[in-house]
Amino acid sequence: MTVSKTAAGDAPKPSRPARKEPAEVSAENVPLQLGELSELLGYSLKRAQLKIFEDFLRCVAPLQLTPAQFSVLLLLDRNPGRNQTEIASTLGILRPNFVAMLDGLESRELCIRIRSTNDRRSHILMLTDKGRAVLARAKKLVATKHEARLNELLGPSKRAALLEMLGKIAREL
Amino acid sequence: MTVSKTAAGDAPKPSRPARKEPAEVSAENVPLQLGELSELLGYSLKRAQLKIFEDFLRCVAPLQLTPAQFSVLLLLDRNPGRNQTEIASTLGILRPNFVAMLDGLESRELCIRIRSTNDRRSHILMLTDKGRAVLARAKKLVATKHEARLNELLGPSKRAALLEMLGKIAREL
DNA sequence: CGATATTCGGTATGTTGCATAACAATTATC
DNA sequence: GATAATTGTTATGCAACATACCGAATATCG
Repeated sequence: MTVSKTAAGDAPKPSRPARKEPAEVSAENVPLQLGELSELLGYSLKRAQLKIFEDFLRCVAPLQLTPAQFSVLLLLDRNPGRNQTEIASTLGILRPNFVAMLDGLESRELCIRIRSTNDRRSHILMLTDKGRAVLARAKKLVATKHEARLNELLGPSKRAALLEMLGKIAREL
Repeated sequence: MTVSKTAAGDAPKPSRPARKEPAEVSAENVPLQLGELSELLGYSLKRAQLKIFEDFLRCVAPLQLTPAQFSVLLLLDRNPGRNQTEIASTLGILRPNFVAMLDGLESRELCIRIRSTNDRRSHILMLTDKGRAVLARAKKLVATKHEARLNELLGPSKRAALLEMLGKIAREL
């Protein structure tokens, strides 16, 4: 059987003149053939990435954090005393685009910019207490909801294998 | 050992007045710690996806095709006689955004819109001969350059496993 | 030392991808 | 035949991403 949606109420098609196409019965619900598309790594990669970001946003919604913001908080926590250029470049964010992002985080009092005394051009970035608290809660949500779901979907060993391959691609391609 | 980059030429730091920080020797080239970031699937996924799209664009540059355009051509080839809504929705493209995309492809004479006779609202999409030729050349470039590189990086079996996991995430998450 | 080049954060700006509302034409529904 | 739904389209807004440029501060080198 092909038709599964459109539910009950099937038109029984008792006696029809069939003006043009007899296959018109189920409204041509034939799904498209992906063809070579399902063999394209980039295609699956993009679609999977969108799904995962979507799920991330859902799981961490109570804290109003995007994946990018979460990654910044994580990096600030692990690397205190760094400036904007260092944080941005490690995340692949261009400095100009990082400004507005920091403005957002700083206006929510999750982090602060401190003018460095060694080099008065640069701003040292620091998590605030509130930032650390939000990060802790976010970590918990990500672990128990987001990553847990992926673990359940793939299994721990496959998930690890996936992570390793993605890292390899990101690093060595 | 932690430090592995920065290679040879280690400054032995013999006798330095060390005006401020003795660690200033190698210009503080200490790379940032990714921390939990490297365990975040979404993070690696995004970065890998960017790299792969980048490589795709490079490999198929002579034909001036983006991944999205390539996927449209592939889909049109496999599914002749479909309209814009069907093609767009299978690719996860919203109809309004699909218009400009088709304008681009049609202006390059890679495909054409044909007013359907059954339903004069919809446009049937068809590849032109030029479109089929470009698609054939693109397929070859993708196979011999892009996917070949990934095969060489991951190995065929791991590549297949990766593709399967990504598909599962895209479908079931 | 001082002139030049470089780096830092920041602004301005443009492009692209992605999402929603609305519309005319056409078709389906009742 | 009146109403609702669908198709392609336009307009529009937002977010991500990229480049050029600026002033301030620092580094480099003659």
